[in-house]
Parts: sequence; structure tokens; C-alpha cells
Amino acid sequence: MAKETYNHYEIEEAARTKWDELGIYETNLNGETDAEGAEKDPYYLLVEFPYPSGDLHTGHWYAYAMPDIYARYLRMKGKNVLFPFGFDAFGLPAENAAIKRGLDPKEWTYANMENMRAQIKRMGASFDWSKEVVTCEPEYYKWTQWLFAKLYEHGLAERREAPVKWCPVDQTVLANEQVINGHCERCGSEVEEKILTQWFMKITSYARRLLEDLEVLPWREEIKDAQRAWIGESEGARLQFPVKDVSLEDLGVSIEVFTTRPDTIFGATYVVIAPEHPLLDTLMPAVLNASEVEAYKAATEKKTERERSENKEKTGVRLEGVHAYNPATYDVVPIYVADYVLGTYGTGAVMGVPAHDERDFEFATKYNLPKIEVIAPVFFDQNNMPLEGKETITRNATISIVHDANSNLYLCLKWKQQGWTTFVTGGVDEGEEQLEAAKREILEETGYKHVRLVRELGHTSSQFYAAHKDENRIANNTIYYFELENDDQEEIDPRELAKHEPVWLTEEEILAAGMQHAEFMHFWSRLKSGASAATTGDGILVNSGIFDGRENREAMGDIIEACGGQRVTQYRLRDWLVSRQRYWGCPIPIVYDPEGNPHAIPPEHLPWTLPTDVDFTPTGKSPLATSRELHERVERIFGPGWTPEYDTLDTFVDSSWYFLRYLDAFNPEAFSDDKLMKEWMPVDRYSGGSEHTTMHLLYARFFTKALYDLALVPVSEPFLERFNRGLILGPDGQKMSKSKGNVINPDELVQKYGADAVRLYLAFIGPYNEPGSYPWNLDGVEAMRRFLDRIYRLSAKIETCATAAVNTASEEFTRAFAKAAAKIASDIERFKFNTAISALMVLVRDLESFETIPADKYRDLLILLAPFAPHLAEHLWEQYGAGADAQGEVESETTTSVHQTSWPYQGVQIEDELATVIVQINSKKRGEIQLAKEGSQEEALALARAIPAIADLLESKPDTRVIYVPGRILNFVG
RNA sequence: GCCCAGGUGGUGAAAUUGGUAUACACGCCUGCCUUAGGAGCAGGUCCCUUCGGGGGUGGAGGUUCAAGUCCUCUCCUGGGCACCA
Repeated sequence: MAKETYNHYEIEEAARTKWDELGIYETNLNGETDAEGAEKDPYYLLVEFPYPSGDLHTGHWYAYAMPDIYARYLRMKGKNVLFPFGFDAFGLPAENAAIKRGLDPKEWTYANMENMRAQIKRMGASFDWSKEVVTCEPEYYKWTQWLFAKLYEHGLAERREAPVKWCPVDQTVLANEQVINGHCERCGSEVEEKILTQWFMKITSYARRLLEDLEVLPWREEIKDAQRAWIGESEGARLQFPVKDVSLEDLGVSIEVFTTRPDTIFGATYVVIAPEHPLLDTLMPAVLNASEVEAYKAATEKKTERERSENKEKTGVRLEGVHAYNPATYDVVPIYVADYVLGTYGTGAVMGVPAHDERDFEFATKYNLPKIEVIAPVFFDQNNMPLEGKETITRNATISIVHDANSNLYLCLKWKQQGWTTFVTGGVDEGEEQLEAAKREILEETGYKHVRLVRELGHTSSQFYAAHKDENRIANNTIYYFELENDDQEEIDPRELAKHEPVWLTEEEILAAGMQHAEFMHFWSRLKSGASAATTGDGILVNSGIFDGRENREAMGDIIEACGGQRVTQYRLRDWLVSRQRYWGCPIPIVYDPEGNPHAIPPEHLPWTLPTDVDFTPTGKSPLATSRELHERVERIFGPGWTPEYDTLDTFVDSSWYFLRYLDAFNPEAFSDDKLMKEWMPVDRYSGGSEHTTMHLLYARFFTKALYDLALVPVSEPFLERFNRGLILGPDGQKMSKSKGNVINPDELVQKYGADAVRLYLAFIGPYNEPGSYPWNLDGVEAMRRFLDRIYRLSAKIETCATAAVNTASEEFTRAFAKAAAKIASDIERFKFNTAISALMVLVRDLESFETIPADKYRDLLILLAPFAPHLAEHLWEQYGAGADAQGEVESETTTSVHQTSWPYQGVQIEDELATVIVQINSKKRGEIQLAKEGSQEEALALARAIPAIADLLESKPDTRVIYVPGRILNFVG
């Protein structure tokens, strides 16, 4: 057969022209009715608008052509779909183009947008361009400014000092992402921090609600988890450590620490404050080694935050001459300044609990600070687990490891009845000291009289069932390590000997014996190598005064109270710094009076336009400061001595509300329309990249909540559903980049195979509803084009009149179509375009097996194809679609579009088919039978008898157990 | 280090959510057609097999009549957070 294909240039261009002429993608936001006059459901489908960087890459295709499948499908399902587009047009690249190549940022941006519009239209995406939003247009940023002013008015935007990243060579402020390992991305010089007065949005005051409201959102848990981690809620307490000077006189100040583990306070052996802590200056007069401390502080200031955390070796300086008091123990503890404590989190000070915090452990080890164990880890004896319903007896106990240096053997007890081996162990009697008890037990059980304590190995709490007493035991153990001084031995009481006899074992024998202490490895490793790590888990309080013996979690509240602390919830989330010392952004709508106080620019002066007479040369100041026009404007409007704000807003502010503007893009009176927001918000589904899971999504949620509280927006969550797409990699499986030379240019592919083939390929590459990554495979595009050609060629089989062959197949056709339509629909709804296309391929293959195809079925095929390959579907629809008469003859004038049809076979009941039931013996397939889906077990058994193996089985073992799942499986188990 | 998500043919991936593992496609192999093939068409393609079957979803156990799917442990890969007390 000769190669028969379609001319994608012609048909794709023609289809797009037709759509434009018909204006079928312009959404009537005030509502639309269907053919029956019923109101259509509104559906707001949103994609992240792009930054106009220049030209379109494969990522853009993936981001925009895929949701378009869904948009087209929804329209066919009778929804009134809003699928808008715009540009996030402020941003750094435009300014860089200005600096590097002397281009006007505005011209550069607008030229890029012009270019990208044409490219995006070539995808055949059904965006409604009539509502296009461009954030750098004064008509848009007027409202960004208006909203900022509203937030400022209500105390949600405020000015304060904050450090910025500063490149001393380029004389410019850098964004965090421009700092690579503490060095400037462009010139490689070391980045410094500079303190500037800047604007913040108080997102932290919404932390709780941003967290809480996540619960009800039907987003994927991974996305929610990422947001939760970003917000970083920690429950804990603030505790005061009063400061005393060298003569232990009260200085009248306290170091307030934040801790999530107030239960460990009895183990706090020092206090650390961050180098930037304001209290440091207060204490300085009393500090004896002030110059050393100052030097440390200065050294830290030079470091960037990243450098501070990169150098894992902890450093710090002790403040000589001042001390803090542990509010629980009243012990004097040293105060350190150390940069492992962050000034920006909690109170900027922590209590050091080396025994139970890994960082403190490391610090204390380096500076030789005491480690006091206050939590005994709990061990359950796996062989004698506590039994439910039994009484629980708690008692103090000791475990003693006695070592004989001469023989290098360890003293153990061999238990006669139980056959196990333990160290010398026993309970502490009423009124007895732990150490006394340990020595007494050694004497009683082994007869040795002279042992010398080497050290205490720590505490544990063992829980087990004591069979001889029929009760559960909690033994709060202290573990001791003794050295045998001499062989002096008393006679051992025969009653003790009857239970167990003392034996001397080597280390190897001990390890081989499997000592009957659940916590054996815990203290044995401490004996061998000392405490080498902090124990951070829960357990029983020890060395904690009146709280001894209680569970740490349970006692937490009482401990906080006893120390005069207060419970607090702390967030990792920081306030949102929105000031940018940049030109190409939305000017912050603030002016300063002659005293330097900020004032919001009144609405009548908005938009507060970006001046054009600026110098982009990096000088260290915001470019706006070089504008004469801006200064004159401020003085003219507000009076002499008034000055402008020179910073512009972070572009994340622009994108935090654009979805509201789409609803009313040209409203000169308001940022959006109340009624339309009520009708269309929240966005039904928001599709975007996983890189925006935290910042953009969180900022937009914050904005929406803040505006909701100001009664400006009717919803408190902007996005009902959120889908993160995957990543398209180069053919080598690497991220596409020019330097790797693995960039796939979509334009060339479109030229060669057509937009439909590229769309189909991207849809087929993998599921769109999860963020995987997919290497590009050129053969795949070709395959998709082949598939489209097959559909094109299939038109030759359209039968003009109903032939006998078609009639017999007709029911089969209908069933195949109804099934395919339902499958494709549910796949599209879940963004599983890959399996939807696979179903389409199966359908086409089935159709190809027939000599002829009824015209109406071919039309149905075109409708199912339309969301994926909108151009070809449109072209073929013109040939064989609605305009074609019952005889299948082509009429030249076709007025409607395939994209205005409705989804076929909706609500069509697929007739009961015979189901294939697998017949198994012992879960191994032995045959299959056909019967009705709801067929009874008797019917199934009757049919199964036709299978020889089953007949044999039923013959020899008629009472074999049968498991029958209708429509699925018939399993004989014997 | 912590928190997620995943590991299925040579490759991208399916699997009605516990019921025939590998649909659909790429690649590869064979054949047909062709002056030709980077075109088209037809067939084959998890492994072993004595052709009866047997094994197989990163690895080891477990639950179940039945496990890619559930449970425990473990090893890799990708993503997020990271001195956040």
C-alpha cells in the first residue's frame, strides 16, 4: 500500500484559524447554557503562567498542552470551562539583558511575549486569550500595589531590618538562588551579608491556618507534607535561665531559651546564645573575655548562613565571668556563644543537653562539658513481654558488671532453672542507696567482698513479665561497672546458690551467651567505647529530682510549670521578605515623609508607575534611586522632603493573586469582581511544577487567606485540587540543558511531525498526575504520527450504506466504543493520559480489523481523539463529521467544530458481557470458563467440569474446598 | 541525618486496587512488498523446559485459597528539608 499521510502544515493551520474565527474558547464568565437550556457548571482550570524568557521549550509544551487535553474534554462533558493564560512578566532576566546587552527590559519582555504567544498557539492549546493577564502592565500592577497597601494598612506588611546577600565585586544584591556555596553565581567572589531595612509580609501569623487548612484539601499527601515541612511547626516551651556575674550577683537579665524537650532540663549543663543575639551586647560589660567574644561574633557575621551550616565542626566561645542558673536544678552553668545556634529561630538561645541532643553532644564533647543522663531508655524483654491485664510493679534495681583485671574475666550469674546468664542484678531495698544495693547484691549472690566502682554506665528501664510472681515488672536500673579488688569471698547462702551460681566468663563467652538483659547491648557498648551518642528517644526520667520515675512525655507539663516556663509553638517558616533591590519589578507603593516614616500611596495615585529614566549599572543601590523623575513625582504629589521607596516587590507577590485577575482582567475599578469570584473561586484544578510546591503555593494560599480576612475575596483557599507534573529529560536521561547538548527543540519536531504528534507523544510518555521524569525518545514521536496516520487512513473504510457485515458487528462496535469512551474519560479525569491513549489505540486496532466502518462510529472516534489531537480531529470532522449526511458523503460546508460536540456514550450502560473466570487448582491456573458476571457457583462448577483436570479432581476428591469470586476466579483448594 | 515517593521485560510503562503479571508503545528478530528503505504490511519478543509444565515484579521473611498490590526487616534510586534546639 502506498504511504498515505496528511499534510500537518495545512490542516493544523486551518484548524487554528477556524477556532479563532468561531471564538469557541472564549469563556462567558457570566454563565452559559447547554442545548437544553440548562446552566453549565463552571470549571476553573489553571496552569502556572510562564515567565517570558524567550522561546518555548519542551517543558512549556508539557506544562500547557497536557492540561489542554483536560480542558477540551471538560467542555465536551458540558462544563463551562475557564482556561486562561498570561505572563509572569516581571523578573531578573529582563534586567540582566539590560545590564549585559543594553536592552530595554520592557521591550525585551514584550518581544519575548509576542514570540511565545505565537509558539503557544501552535500547540493547539485552547486557552482563552481574551482574558490574558500580564503582571508588568500598569493595569495589572496597579492592583498588586493596591492589595499590598491593603495588607500594609492591616499590619500584614511591615518594615524591618534584615540581612541580604551582597556581592562586593558586582556591587549588587543577590537573590538566594544566585548564591552558590557562599559565592556569587556570576563572578565567583565571596558573598557577604548586609543589613538593610526591608519589607516583609507577615506570613508567619498565618502559619497555623496554613497548616490546619491543608487537612481538608484533597491534595496528594507528598505535596501537603512538603508544605508542612516548610512551615515546620514545633511544640515546645520557653524557659528562663537567669544570668549572674562572676561573684554570682544577679544581673537582672535572663536568657530565654526555646526547647522542644523541656523534659530534659535537669540535664541542661550549659546555655548557648547565637552570635547575633541582642542580649550579647547587654552582657558584654560583665564578660571578662570580651575581645575574644567580639572576634567570634565578627567572624560569624562574615559567614553566610550557608557557610555557617556547611562547616559541621561546631565552634563557640565561653563567656567568662557570667553564668546562668538552671531553673530546675539551680546549678550554675556556663554560657557560650556559638554559631550552631541560629539567631532567627526560636529565641536565638538554647539550653545544652548533651546526653539527649546530638548537636549538644557534639559541642559538649568538644568543649568538655558534663553530660548528665536524665532519661532512661525503655527496653522490653522480647522473651518475657509484659502481659496485658497483669498488675505492674515498679522498683529500682541495679545491674553490676564486675571485671577481674588479672584474669580479664567478667562475673556473671548462671541461672539454674531458666538456663540463662545475667550480670549480677537485684532490687534496691527501701531506704537503700543504689550503689550500696549493688554491692550488697554482689556479696549475697557471689560472695565477693571487695569491689571498686569504676563508673556508672547509665540508666535503663526494663519492662517484662515476671513469671514467678505472675506480675509485670518495670525495673528502673542503674548500671555499674566494678573492678574486683581481691579474691576475698564469703560463703554464699545455699538458697542463692540454688537459684544461680556465679561464673567467670570471657568477653567472647558473654557475647555468645546472649545475656538475658534486653538492654545488654546498650550498656555493653557504653562499657566498651563510652557513651558515643546522645539518646534522643523517650523514656523514664532519672536524675530529675521529684520527677524521677515518671515518663518524660507525661511529666513535660509539670516540668515546664515547675521551671516557670511557658508552652509555645514555634514555626520554621520565616516572614516573607518581599523587598528587591531591583528595577524590573512592581514598585512598592510606599513614600516616606520628611521624618522618614512610611506611608502607603493613596489609591488615586495608583498605578505607581515604574520610572524609565534609570541607570541599570550595578552600584549597590536600587536602580530606582537613580530616577530623577521618581523623586520629582514624589515631591510634586506629597510635598518637599518626601522621598520614594526604591525597592520593588518580589515577583512571587505578582503571582500570588493572578488567578483572581483572570476573572475580571480589565476591570479598572477593582482587582476583580465579587460576583465572579463567588462564582468561579476556588480554582478547581491547578496544574504546575513541583518546584512551586512550597513557595508559590504557600504565598498564594497566604494571600488568599489574608484577603479573605479583609473580606476582599470570598474563599480562604485558592486551589481546590493541585497536580504536580513530571519532568521531561533529554534523550540521555539527563536534565535538558544547552551545555549538555541534549535539548529537544519542539519547533523542529512540530515542523516534522505536526503539533498533534508531539502532544500525543507527551501524553503517552507516562502518567501526568505524578511528578516522575521521562527521558525523551524521538522514535516515540514518530510512532504517534504513525498512529495518527492510521486514523487518517481509516476514513477510507467508512461505509456509505449499512452493509450486512456492519450490521452484525454493530452491537459489538457500540460496546467497544462505550467501553473505550468510559475508560478514556476516567483516565483523562485522573490525568492518566498515557492509558487513555492506549485505550484509543486498542479501539483503532479493532476498527482496522473490519472491512467497513459505519460513518457514525468513525465520528465517535474523532470525538474521542479530539482532546489529544485537536487539529487532525477537526480536519477529519470537516470531511466526515456533522456536516456529512447519513450516506457518509462529504458536504463541503461544515459549520460546527468537533470541539463543540459532546462526549459520546455518556450514561450508556454497557450490556452484561460474559466474564472470563479463571479456574485454578491450589491457585494455579488450570483453565478458564465463560459465564455471566453474576453467575452462580453452581453454574461455574458445571462449566468447570468441562476442564479435564477439574473433572478428575472432582472425581477423586468431591469435597474439595471451593473459592468462587463471581466474574473473577474459581479456585479449588485441597 | 530527617521526611516523602518509587524500584515490574533491552526501554517508556500497564495491571478493574488482593484475583490470568508485563496491556499500549519503543527497540529488536523473522517474513512479505519494494530498484531501494530511515516507507508500509504480517508475525514473534520475561526466563527455563524432557512441551506435561516450572520459575518470575530490588532482596529476605510473613499474612492469605490467592500478593506487584497488605505487614516486618533490608538494599538501592529520585525528590523535599537540613545545626530549626
